[in-house]
Amino acid sequence: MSRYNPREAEPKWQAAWAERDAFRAHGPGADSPRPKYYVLEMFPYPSGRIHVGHSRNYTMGDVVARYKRARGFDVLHPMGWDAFGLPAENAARDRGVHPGQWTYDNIAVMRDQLQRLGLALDWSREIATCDPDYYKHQQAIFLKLLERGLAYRKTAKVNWDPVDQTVLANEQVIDGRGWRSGALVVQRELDQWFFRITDYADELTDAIDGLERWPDKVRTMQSNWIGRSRGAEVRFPLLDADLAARFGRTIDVFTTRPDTLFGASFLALAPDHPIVKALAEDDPEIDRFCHECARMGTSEEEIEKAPKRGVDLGIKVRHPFDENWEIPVWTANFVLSGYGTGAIFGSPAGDQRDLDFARKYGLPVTPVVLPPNTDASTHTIEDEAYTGHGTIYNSKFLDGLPTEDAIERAIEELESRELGKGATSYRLRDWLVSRQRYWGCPIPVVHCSDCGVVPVPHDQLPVKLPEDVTFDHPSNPLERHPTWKHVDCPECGKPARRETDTLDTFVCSSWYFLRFASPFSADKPFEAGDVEHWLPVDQYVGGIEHAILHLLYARFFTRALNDSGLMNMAAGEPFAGLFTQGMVTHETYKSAEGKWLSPDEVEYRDGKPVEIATGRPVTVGAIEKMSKSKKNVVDLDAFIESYGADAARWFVLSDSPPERDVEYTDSGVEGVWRFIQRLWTTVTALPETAPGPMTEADIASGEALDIRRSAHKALKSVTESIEGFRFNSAVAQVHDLVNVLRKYEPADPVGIAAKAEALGILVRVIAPFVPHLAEECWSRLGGEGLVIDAPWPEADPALLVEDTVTLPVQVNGKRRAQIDIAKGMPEDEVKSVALALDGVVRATEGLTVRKVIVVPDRIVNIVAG
RNA sequence: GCGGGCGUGGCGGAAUUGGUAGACGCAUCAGACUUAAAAUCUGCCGGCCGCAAGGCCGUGCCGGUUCGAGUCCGGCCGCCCGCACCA
Repeated sequence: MSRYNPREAEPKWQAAWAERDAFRAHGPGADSPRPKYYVLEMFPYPSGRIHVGHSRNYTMGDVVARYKRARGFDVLHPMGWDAFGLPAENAARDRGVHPGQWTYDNIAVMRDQLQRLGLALDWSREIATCDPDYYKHQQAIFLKLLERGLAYRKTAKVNWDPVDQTVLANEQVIDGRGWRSGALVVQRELDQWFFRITDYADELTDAIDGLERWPDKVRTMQSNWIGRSRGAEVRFPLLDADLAARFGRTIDVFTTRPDTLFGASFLALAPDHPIVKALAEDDPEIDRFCHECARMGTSEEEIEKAPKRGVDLGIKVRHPFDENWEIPVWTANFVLSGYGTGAIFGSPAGDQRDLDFARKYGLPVTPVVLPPNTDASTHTIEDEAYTGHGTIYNSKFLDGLPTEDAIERAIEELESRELGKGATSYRLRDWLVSRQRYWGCPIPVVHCSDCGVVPVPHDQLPVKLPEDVTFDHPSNPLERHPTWKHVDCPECGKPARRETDTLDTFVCSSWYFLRFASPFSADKPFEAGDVEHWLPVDQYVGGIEHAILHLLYARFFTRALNDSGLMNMAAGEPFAGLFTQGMVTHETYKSAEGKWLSPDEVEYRDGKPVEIATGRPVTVGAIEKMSKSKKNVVDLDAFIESYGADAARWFVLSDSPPERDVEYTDSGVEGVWRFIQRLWTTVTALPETAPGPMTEADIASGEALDIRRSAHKALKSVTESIEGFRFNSAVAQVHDLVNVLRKYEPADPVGIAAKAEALGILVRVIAPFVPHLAEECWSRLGGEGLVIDAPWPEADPALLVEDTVTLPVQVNGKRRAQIDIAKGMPEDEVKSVALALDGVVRATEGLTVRKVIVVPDRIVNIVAG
């Protein structure tokens, strides 16, 4: 019996698909009227080689692409390279190879690997973001945003990564450390470029509700990240006329609880608030305090442990609702300059931090919110603030109002006195996009001492990166380049300085999905008609690690480009459906010397892991996601060489639900190999003279009918599983069908025809998962053309319904018997049959039957007591 | 602290509107074929009692709703993820 040989079959079918240009997307203006479907996996960073872990993401997208194609859609399934980034510069430094060379070499290797995986990609649309043909459009987009005021330059306190020698966006700082280097980030005042993402904070929040095909988790994370909170801005008039003259008439404060204004006992300003800074110049105590705060770390732990501290600034403000009420102003270490106005009013009874602070410094504590079902005469605040809602008291005109109403009433009063207004505050900051790195998209402006910031004229784009750069120093090679930055001002012609910052690589990935829809446009980033046709992406597949950064930036970009007139994308949202897939994990190994070992350096001898090269024992570590740093990767080429691409595809989809991690094990892979061979044997067991698989078998009864039923039922459930992104269930259902078919050995023509039909269904159903094996089987079965061109089969409804059904019979909720009945048997009849069953008689002995519940064709429950 | 998710055999997991808990796969064990091994095939496989028929228990814990709960409700416990002195 012949075995299925993927090494022969896979290249053969890949060549057949390529020859037909089978996966080219057609798009607007095509003759075919097929509806569009855009499926996209987050494009890879070309870091070296693809391992089995990476392949899961692409395989999931490919299943969707091939399935939708079989369903008659015009599918756009492109691939490209997120090719700018710091690792290329590190490689340049460590190995003396140019970042561009390193990147393009990696791309060549990885493209080849993806092609061997048999992905149904339209390679004619391939893009690399480091290609001047890509980044020139990005520069044009930048200039458009600059023109619209959505890109701007300002001096700001920014996150500086001392290892990577560059600034980072807030989103790229995790627990006070740089997301790539892991170095503690320091704050620096620098002149930097920003995108005005905060202009869209409201829209980006509101639209989250409409993202119905996104995971709830991601939606929540985005919403929390933007962090919209509604409340009021309150202006506290400064009492000292001198101070008012210096700092403005009022100190402004943001609060979500203006209803608690009558509980105010102090104001607290951030240590780097302008007023505090000014006062610190004359007051050594304030100055010392500010310096201490600046030194304090930003890590979670330090913040948690740091006690509330502050210094009385010695100035006073007036309460907005009471001419005679003076409130002291402090500076405090728990007030953040970056949020709201950098100042708060302390309402100790309703906020734990304010309470801790007030208790420490002996400031008054007046409860103003009465919790529900509490007596005003006995309610007191000791060491625990009441932060909930309730009824307002001790608050003059707000007394008796529920807190929600009091918030509105207080805002009205503030507005009528012109001492405040309703306001919204956000956690989100503007996106810092400039990086002091070489391998990125140059920001296309020139700094002229006379004309200021001057955009590079369109006909001079792209501003190309210079080739002759060195990486012998950690600072920006563009800055150090002897000539590159020296240019004449495009406006006045005088000597000027080219901008040496490049754009954050997340800018490249904020619009690549638009370029995929229109990759052939030479003069424009994209043709509006193309993106309006293809977008939104119907199904986006990627890792959860991009839940905030990339997805938020892309949502912002789509809106900014819409508003800039470059397109008019009705949906507004770039990604209609999002799926965040789990990782492939693997055991980790460490040698006797404590070095990480890759799985192919380790083997088990007598059940004990040893290092093959030395024979010494190996320590097995945690099961973690495959990553280069831990070396627990299985190279895709090596895997394909041994088991084939289909085995890799089938494996990464088996067992675990797609959104969860799946563990790579050798035995699991062996299981996949067995399955592939069994499937092949099942197909080849059918006589070659059997009628083609498209033949409708004319069968009404017996085993042959059961076979047809099994096939049509499996077809229905696999289809539903694919639609619902439950690939592991689809795999199990296919296993089931194969188990049924391989045991069925028909002798007569009717049975053979039924099996042929069932196999024909099976092969078309597995085609999105294991496309090469499916082609080989299709060909063996005598199917017409290629299986990729065969339409998705339709389940025959008549074969999905059984004429008999097995009914479990319960007594008091416990299963005691079962009966086979004709479907749709009248309830009375079911009842009497059920009551006569042996098991039921035994279980009801000595009891009175009180009630019989019959759920038609599902279950019988007899209540007895 | 706030927000989101999860908890089912030795393991990964299935059970989508409440209706036979454990599909499918992996591992282990037993058997067939073989001189032997590999490969392949067959079978058992949640726990306890029983020769068997069968019975009892069982989806993190406690309680509730229901004829019936892995699924719904309330309260705990544990784990994972995100955010965090955010006013």
